[in-house]
Amino acid sequence: MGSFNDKVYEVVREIPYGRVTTYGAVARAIGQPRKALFVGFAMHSSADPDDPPCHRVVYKDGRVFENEDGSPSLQKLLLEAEGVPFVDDTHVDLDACLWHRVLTDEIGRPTDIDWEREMAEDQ
DNA sequence: ATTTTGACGGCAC
DNA sequence: CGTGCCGCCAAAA
Repeated sequence: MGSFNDKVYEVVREIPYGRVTTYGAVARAIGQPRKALFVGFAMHSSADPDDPPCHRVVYKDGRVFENEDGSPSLQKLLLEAEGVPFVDDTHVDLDACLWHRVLTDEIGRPTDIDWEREMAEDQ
C-alpha cells in the first residue's frame, strides 16, 4: 500500500483505451520525475496484462518495447488491437494518441483536453 | 551494508 | 535518423 509500484499502477489505470502515455509522464504524475526507469521496472514486473494496462506506457519518443528475438512484443500487439496508430514498426504516433493526466505542454504535444476537443469537432 | 541491475531520459556526437 | 554515455534510485542478490 502506498508503495512506489502502487502509485504507478494507479496512474497507469487512468490511461484511456486507445491512448498511451510515457514512462516519464507517469513518473511526473506521481511527483517523482526522476524515476521513469522504475516506472518501466514496475511495468515489466506486472503479471496481469489488463490491470494495469502496461502496454499503454511507451518511451518518450513513442517507441514500444520489443522482444530480444525480434518477434512482435505483447505490448505492440495489444496497442494495435486497440487501434493505436503506429508511424513505423516500433513507434506509436504520439501526436495522435498521447494522453497526459495533467498537461503535455511541457513536451510540446497536444493535451488530453485538446484531444477531447478534436474528437468533439469530428462529430 | 554493498553491488548489480534495469520496459528511462537527456544530451553529446 | 542512430549510438553511446551518464545520472537517476528502488529492489533483489
